[in-house]
Amino acid sequence: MNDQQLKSFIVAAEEGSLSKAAARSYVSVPSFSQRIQTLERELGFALFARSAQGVTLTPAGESFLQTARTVVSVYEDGLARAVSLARNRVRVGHLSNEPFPSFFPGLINYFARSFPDIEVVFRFAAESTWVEGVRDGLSDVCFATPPSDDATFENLRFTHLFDDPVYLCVSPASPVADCTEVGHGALDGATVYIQPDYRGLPSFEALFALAEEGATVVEAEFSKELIMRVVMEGHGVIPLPGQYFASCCPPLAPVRLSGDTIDQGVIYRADASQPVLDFVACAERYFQEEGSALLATGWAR
Amino acid sequence: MNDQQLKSFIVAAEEGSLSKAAARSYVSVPSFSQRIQTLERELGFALFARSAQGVTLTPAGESFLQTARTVVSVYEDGLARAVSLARNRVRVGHLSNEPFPSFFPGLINYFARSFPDIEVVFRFAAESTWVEGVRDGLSDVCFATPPSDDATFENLRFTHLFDDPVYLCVSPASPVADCTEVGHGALDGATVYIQPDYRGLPSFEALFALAEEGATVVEAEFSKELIMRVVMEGHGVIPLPGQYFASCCPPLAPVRLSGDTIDQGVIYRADASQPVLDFVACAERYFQEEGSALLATGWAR
DNA sequence: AGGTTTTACGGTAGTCGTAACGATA
DNA sequence: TATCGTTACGACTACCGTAAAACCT
Repeated sequence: MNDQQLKSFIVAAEEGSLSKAAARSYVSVPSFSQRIQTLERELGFALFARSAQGVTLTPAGESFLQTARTVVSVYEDGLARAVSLARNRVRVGHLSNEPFPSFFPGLINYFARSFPDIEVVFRFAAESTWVEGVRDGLSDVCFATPPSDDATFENLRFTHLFDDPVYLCVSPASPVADCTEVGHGALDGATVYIQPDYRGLPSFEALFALAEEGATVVEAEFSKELIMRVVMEGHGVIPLPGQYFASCCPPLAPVRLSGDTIDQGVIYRADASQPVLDFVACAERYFQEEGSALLATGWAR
Repeated sequence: MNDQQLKSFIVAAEEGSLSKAAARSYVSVPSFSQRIQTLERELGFALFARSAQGVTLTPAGESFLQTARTVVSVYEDGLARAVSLARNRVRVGHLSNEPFPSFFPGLINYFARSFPDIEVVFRFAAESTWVEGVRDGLSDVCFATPPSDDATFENLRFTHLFDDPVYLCVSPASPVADCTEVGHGALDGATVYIQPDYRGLPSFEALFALAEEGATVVEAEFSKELIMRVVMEGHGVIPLPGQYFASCCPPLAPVRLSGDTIDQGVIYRADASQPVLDFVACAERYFQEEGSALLATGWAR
């Protein structure tokens, strides 16, 4: 068994054809056929039934396909983890469909100055939450609010970095657009779009409760399109943590929503490597030194 | 990556020495060294730090060792599962430290006559319960009582085979040794050894409750040594399902404990292959046709 | 005829074992 | 000096690509 055989087998099973799989793998058809034959000989049973239309999995092949997929993914994840250990690498996990928090560039620069030999890599992926990627060893750290449930937080640590104020995404035509700070009362009668993930955050609890006071609360996924609709068409209001407000809404003036701030920090494994601990400590220092200055001058702009 | 490299790496890590690992793998030292070097070159980082005393894992190597172990075990388990599918094989799981139920030989013969092309393989292993081996795909079927918790029984099926009477293992010197059947009252004041696994079985609930009526109830692992002590030294009584009584206690006369019988059957995966379903159906038929005869003539002997 | 998989064959690259070498206690 | 890991080299095996064959629709 080797990884080439397993990957070839997976591709062949997906394509249902050795010639198509060979083309996708950039090798000649006979060589590809030989790989499968060698694998079958080593395993001791046929993976495919051949025909002039292509190949179809045997029952045993179907079972072994699951195994091959698991082996390949375990191997590749483990390899990435080991490489990041060997190379003094910190893998920062981030969801591919969300914007970059506005403090990323400054923090990365600060860290690079302090630890020039440690490499920072961003890992964009589609886990349902960043925390899962860290828990499963796919990333080393992620930026998040402290987790509410203890189950997924097993063997993970949270370090507080800063308290993030909440800003409102509103149309420039809105009467509150010129205010620098408003209270919850300003949202009476408005339509408020809230990211479902924010349920459970103390500073958003009051917002979800607005529904009982005349406001229309809509749970909607965070997206550029939604923000543009709100801004351009004046449909409603989107409350956002300051870090996201800055990267999402550059043309808008920041309207601070008074009330609680959001506890923002980093999540990492309890058995994290030294570079990861260095990264966390450095991030903590960065926000202690410059965080308040960033907040005061309005990093939300 | 190939399995030979991974296994070599695991052996080297276990031995802490390339020469010892090479000897254990029956290859020359240079070849073995080359395998590790090739693997390290492919991975892109060093697995070991070398010295004149041997080799020690680097941090990255330590991380990759876990990956290698997982990959090898996933691969080998998956291979066994696929092979059993390809070869019309039914793998019967059985704990290596427990005796064979007395009906095994008869059932296997019956099945072999009905399905001569299906191979039956016994898998002896040390899962904490047989059910886990079936759930994880390491075995296809196991003989057991119906599971009490639904959590581990997800995607598993249970088929009833027979109702097993409970027999007592007692010293021949005991006053009840000559009885063919006794009630629970005969156990007053006696020391009763019960397998902890039997907790939860309806027919054993009353036995565990005996502790409140003057009997001494000891939870003890089922073993030949325990049975011999009880038999030879007259320490107490061991209630056993009939199938185990016969294989454990050949010199003893069966003393039937009146009361409930034990629901015995087979456990197998909901997505079991045809040979496994054949095996289950055949076992069901076997006990319908011959089970009552076995019971009547005292298979406990 | 156009698609599929397979066999045949020469060249390249990898793997093994023996022998010799370098490093360390 | 004894033990450990590495390098050097010849023999063997495995893999790849080209060319040609066998097969089905």
